[in-house]
Amino acid sequence: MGHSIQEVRDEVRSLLKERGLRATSARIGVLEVLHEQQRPMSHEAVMEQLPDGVFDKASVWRILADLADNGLLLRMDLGDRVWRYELIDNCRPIKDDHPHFLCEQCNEVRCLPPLELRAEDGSLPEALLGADFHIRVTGVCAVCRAA
Amino acid sequence: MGHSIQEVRDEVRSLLKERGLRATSARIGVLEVLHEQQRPMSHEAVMEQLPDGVFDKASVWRILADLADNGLLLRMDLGDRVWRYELIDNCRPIKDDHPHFLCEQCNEVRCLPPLELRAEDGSLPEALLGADFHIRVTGVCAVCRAA
DNA sequence: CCCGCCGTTGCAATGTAATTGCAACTTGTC
DNA sequence: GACAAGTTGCAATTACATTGCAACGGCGGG
Repeated sequence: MGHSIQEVRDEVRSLLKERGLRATSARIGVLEVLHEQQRPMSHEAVMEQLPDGVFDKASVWRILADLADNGLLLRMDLGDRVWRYELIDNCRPIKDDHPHFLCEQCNEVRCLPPLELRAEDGSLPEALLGADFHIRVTGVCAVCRAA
Repeated sequence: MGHSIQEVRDEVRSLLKERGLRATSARIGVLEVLHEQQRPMSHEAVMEQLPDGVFDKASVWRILADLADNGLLLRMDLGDRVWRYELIDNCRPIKDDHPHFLCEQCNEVRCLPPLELRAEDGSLPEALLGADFHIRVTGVCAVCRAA
């Protein structure tokens, strides 16, 4: 946002160092893209933002998976069988683990504020009592519905 | 449930006929399995319940997709990138389109009652206003969490 | 500043779930 | 019972992703 490229680069380097991961150009590139775009991105979307022909497809997949395993990224399947990755940093409106809404028509992902689930009688469904769960929402967004 | 095999077979035949689909042995087999098990099933799970080596893998995939396209089955991706299919019939506790809970540890799917989403202030999030959406829940069920 | 260890990468092969083309075969109908 | 059209079985293909392995390059020590 108000950050210079150099500031972002340094921030990203220290994030990697914290977890004992090497600051390679590929990892820095991926993290810069995710920082810039501020949204959950698919592998394909990340590749499109990276300079052409510089980084290997498989390596970027490995990078995304590794960074997610190390807690730098959230990895999610929003229901269209494509992994999406979201950077956890301090520059976004919703900081915590939060639900997402995927429009099946335009494929846009929108972040949702923390949400609660209630059955019609206001209670939590039995199957979820004592469970550790998170919510995903899919459908058709208002814009696509109007069109 | 209280239905004889013959009753189920006839019910399933008429369901197919209603939509102008032929009552082939493969389709009847698949529908019988789904009727019997009363839960969303993956292609793999359906195959396991069918007699060995009788039906082709690809055909069963086509059957499941076709039946879903014709409104006999619901098709869903619960977040583990595997299609699951659920028979819409009158023999189940929750009849309408309803959300599901997938435990990522034991892979059990549980049907949930109709649910509402609320933000902390009790409202519906902005991104969902005017949208047509449905909810999916994933996580770790109480049983797996205790273990 | 250069060296070397070992974490990472690039490439190609492999995997998994699903889809598709096409000839052969059933099903429902006349 | 025969015929037309819907279905199936098989094999090839796709899309997304993962993995094996040799080569490469960060980064801490000297």
